[in-house]
Amino acid sequence: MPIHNEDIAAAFDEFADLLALSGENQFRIRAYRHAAEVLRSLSEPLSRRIAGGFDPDTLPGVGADLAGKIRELATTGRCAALERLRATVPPGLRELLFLPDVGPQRARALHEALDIRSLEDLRVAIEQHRVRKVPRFGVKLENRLAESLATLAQRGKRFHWSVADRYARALERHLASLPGVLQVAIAGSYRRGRETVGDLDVVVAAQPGTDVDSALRQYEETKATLVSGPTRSSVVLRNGLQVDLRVVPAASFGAALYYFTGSKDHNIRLRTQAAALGLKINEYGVFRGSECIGGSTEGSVLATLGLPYIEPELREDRGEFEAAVAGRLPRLIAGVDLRGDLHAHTSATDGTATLAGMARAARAAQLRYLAITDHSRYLGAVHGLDAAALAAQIGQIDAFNASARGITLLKGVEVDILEDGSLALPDEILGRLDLVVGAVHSHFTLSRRRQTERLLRALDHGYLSILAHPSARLIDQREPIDCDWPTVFRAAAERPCFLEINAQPSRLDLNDLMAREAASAGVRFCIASDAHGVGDFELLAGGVRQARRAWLEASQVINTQPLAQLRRTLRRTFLK
DNA sequence: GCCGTTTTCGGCCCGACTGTTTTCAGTCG
Repeated sequence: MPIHNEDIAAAFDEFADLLALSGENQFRIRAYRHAAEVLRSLSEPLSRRIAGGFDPDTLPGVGADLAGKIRELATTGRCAALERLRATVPPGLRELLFLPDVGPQRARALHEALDIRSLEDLRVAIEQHRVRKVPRFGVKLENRLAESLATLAQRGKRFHWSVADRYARALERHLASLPGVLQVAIAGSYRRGRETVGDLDVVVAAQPGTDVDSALRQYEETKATLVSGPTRSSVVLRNGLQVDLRVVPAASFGAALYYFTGSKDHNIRLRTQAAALGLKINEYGVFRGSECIGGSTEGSVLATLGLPYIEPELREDRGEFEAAVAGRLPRLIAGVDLRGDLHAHTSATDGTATLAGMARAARAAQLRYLAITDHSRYLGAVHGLDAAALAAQIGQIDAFNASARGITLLKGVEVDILEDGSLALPDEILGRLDLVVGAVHSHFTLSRRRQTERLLRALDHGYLSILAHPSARLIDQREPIDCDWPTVFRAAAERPCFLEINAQPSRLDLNDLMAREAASAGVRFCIASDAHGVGDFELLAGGVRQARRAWLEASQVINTQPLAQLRRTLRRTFLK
């Protein structure tokens, strides 16, 4: 049973919860939580790195003690200290922390006053109205807890970025139309471009006395109010998405936007660095004593620390401060850098539009070239193309290009990578194409060794140009395939093979961490829509967001190249 | 438990809202 980084991170989170329930020093608790976050940000399995001699003590936030626990967990899957700690806390007590309004202090109070040891105990105690009698509890809190218990299933749900986006834009328009509102921005993980969004963090600059709180609570999509105040409110929308609002004066907008964009770890680093310079940063500005020396814009906040602007997608405490100090922040790719799209389907397979229709839509989306990459026959779920049907499509594309204006179609295919790593179409037909996009659509659960061999063989094929949605994960639906990614990345980097960042909202594959690791191995990428209809080219923006989170620059993405250069880039190792 | 351009010891980001209280602890972001 392999030990994943997530397993170790989860053990540290449990450590933190149990220490909190034991009344431990909060900074000791934070050390465990911080280390858990650091472990989650690693893409390569620690257990293997440790087997290769890597010392976890060199990870940020990991000292001798936690390094020892990491080693123990990575090699044995267990941690003696954690097991000892478990024995001192009732096993069900931790689940109380999953409830809103219940932290370690209240969980302990409930345990000590009423001997509550689980959510079920709590439910019974609430029914008997015993909770309201616990010191510093009361009727209102008891009612809130009853409500939370009833809706516990809702908690922790995250939304695809694209779903959150629809609600974000509508809410932004609603608030911006309010008299007295000067600026509105959606911050948080939405602004950092995370693939899923837990809630919408809204920052509003308004003239004094503007009642933004009421405007939010009376918004047509608002279902319930959680918190209400003149500068801070929280509501839940009808679809379950929580909205947290912050209202500040115009002079504080940049500081508030910075604060609410996060991430939390990034902000803690920022404020710690400010403190070292004798400055204090909060959501109202940067202060030296009582004097405000920055805060109207995000740039003014960073400038007080002598730092250049840090793009929101980088603010995860993954080295962006060190890069900023060293003047090595990347010039992140932008949507306008994309000149074409290298993965799209038509009604010849599972798309909804004709070849000409897709071309028109791509041109309208300002693309200069579009690769038509319908499925090969192997994929059972759709009517894939066999060699003859693909040959017919090649003829259609040649005819289209002969008469088209403003866009060039590239001849391609999305060919299945079979279980053994061979491709599902013969070389004769693949050799007539401008590019071959290979993808895994089956046998997702092969062992790491066999899955790795499969991808390496596909990369070695000679005609394969692009490995599409490499991990094959579907967000919240299907785990990524198990594979020795560093080896695959090295192989791709050594060949004229490129890895896709697939922009479909449920894929976004490669993800940010994997793409960043691949880039450091020398891999180059394409950002592709995998369009199945004429409206899908706008999805490319999501692929660009993911690429930005991976610190990618335009030069690392081949479909930023003009067509002639792209054709040279795609030249194969095997001549046609 | 971690960490060092004040520090190997003594710090560790900062503020709003709620409920239970009559001044503040707890939670959350």
